[in-house]
Amino acid sequence: MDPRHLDLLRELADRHSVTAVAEATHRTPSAVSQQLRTAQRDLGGIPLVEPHGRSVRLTEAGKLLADGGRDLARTIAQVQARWDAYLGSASGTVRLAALPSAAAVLLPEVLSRLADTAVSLECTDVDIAESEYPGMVVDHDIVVGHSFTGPVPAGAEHLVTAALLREPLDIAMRADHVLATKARVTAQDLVRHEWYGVPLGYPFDDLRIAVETTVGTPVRVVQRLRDNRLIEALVAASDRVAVLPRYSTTPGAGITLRPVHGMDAARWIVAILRPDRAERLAVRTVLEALRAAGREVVG
Amino acid sequence: MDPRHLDLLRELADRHSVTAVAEATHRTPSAVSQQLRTAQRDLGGIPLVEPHGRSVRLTEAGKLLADGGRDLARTIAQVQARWDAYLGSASGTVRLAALPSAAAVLLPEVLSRLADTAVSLECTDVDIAESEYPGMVVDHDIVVGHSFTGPVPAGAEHLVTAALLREPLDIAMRADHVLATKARVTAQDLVRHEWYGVPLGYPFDDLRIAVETTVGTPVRVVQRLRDNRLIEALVAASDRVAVLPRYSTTPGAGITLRPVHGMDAARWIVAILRPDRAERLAVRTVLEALRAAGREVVG
DNA sequence: CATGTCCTTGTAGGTTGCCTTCATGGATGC
DNA sequence: GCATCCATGAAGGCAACCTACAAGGACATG
Repeated sequence: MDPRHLDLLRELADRHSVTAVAEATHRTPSAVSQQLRTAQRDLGGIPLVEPHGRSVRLTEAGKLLADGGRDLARTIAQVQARWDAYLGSASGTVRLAALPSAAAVLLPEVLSRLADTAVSLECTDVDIAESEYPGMVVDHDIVVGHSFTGPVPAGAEHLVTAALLREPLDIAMRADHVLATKARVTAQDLVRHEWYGVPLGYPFDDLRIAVETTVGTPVRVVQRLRDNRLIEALVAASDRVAVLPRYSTTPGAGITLRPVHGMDAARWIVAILRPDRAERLAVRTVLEALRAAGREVVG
Repeated sequence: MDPRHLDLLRELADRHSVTAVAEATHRTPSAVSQQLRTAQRDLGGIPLVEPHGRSVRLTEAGKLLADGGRDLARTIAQVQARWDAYLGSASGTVRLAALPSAAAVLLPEVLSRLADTAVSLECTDVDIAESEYPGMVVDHDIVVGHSFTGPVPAGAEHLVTAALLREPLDIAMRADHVLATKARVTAQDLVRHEWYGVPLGYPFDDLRIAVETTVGTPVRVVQRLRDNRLIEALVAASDRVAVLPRYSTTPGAGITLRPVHGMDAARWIVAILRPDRAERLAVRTVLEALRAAGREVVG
């Protein structure tokens, strides 16, 4: 029961291919393949992987040992955490992947909070679908994304999750827009104006659908775009409105945000982590900074 | 945080010397010393061991990591246990160290129960003081000893313990001894006869002291011997009495046992195990056989 | 106080295990 | 059917680990 073998199977369970494991561990596929063979031999010759298409997949036996590899990774991470605590300071590099709009809100505060620690943050911005976030934890210590269903995104059941921020979705308009005089706009107001929307199926679009359902009339979506900064610029230069998240939208750039009366649309900015990675003191430090930054934004 | 380094420190915490670790792991002391050095380097140069007499001992930092090594060993043992369960059968060798008198009572039943399993039992008989039993778990999976203070022997606080049997201490006498006609003997009866005792300080001697305290008269101890078989033989060939454990004493060899009225002296036959070793399916199988054998003896 | 023993540690050198390179073969998609 | 992707195998290099040997410090014993 060699820890290295368990770790190899854990990686293979996460990455689904010998080549991917090889890249992640800075080895050649051949080396990984050989290690797999010796692992199989040492463990009594029970097949641990089986061909699947042109790749491989774990057998039941392999999955069982991969689970053991997860336990092992977690235990080692706990020891590491106690060791870091003993040394008195969190240290090391934390790899963070974050949704750009969430990062824009949280990261400045996070970085200033980490400035006087030995933790170095290696940040990547990723713009992918909600369902893909759990897959990102394989290569990053913390993944910050958004969830429209609740504080725990889909597919993160076996992961550690932390809700950082609940960000309401508002209606953005030009600062001198006719609706800007009201504290909150109604669904009725909104069907009278043209919209900049997002592609069909994007979560922001749910608010448009809710407005249409309430009024019974479709709204006029003149463009379907993805980038919020672009939408801001267009909104600022027209009479059209758009759905934009409250805290991520640049204030004072000719844009005004107004909540929709009677609607409680919001997105959750959440962090998700692998259980073993969540044990590391440096990771917990960054996570705490993210939480604090979230509180700062709301308060 | 290399598992090998943690394991090394765990061994060192258990065995207290580089040489002992080297013997246990089939290496030379030089190899162990070098591994220690690289472990120290990899972990940031914090001293993990310090000279102590002509040996070494762990620093606080070293102890912390050794504890981590224990956690690690336990996690790996849990994985091994699940693996064994998946394969459907406990297998492997279990190293058992047992007090001879306890082994004589339990082992026949244990071996017959294990006969149709793939578990092989490697048994050693050891005759040492109660306080030394916990030290034996370093080299054996299960240590069976006795405890006179209760079902958990001293020094076994961080170990897994299992009470197998509570064995009353009786008075042994020739089968046609004058006291053999009574169902139980009294302290008064006993001071009238000569005794074969055990060396001063041995636990069996507590019963003699209790008898003397009750009556107020010292008993006449004519010999102080250790081996129960020898005492049996002498008792069978004389009018003298001796303290012997109830189940460990050969029945029908011209010897009769009688309890002492009003006294509840007994020894506990207990098994003690290291937490990580206790996870192994084969070990648990043997432990269960020991428990069953204990119940068999009482029932 | 000298001597012997026990333990650790360092150096030099050998061996083993792991990895890379290169080549082969199967599965998939165009 | 061809190109591509992926896994696997054989051969060889290299580094890590270990053994052998020697030296030095601590303790017990005469």
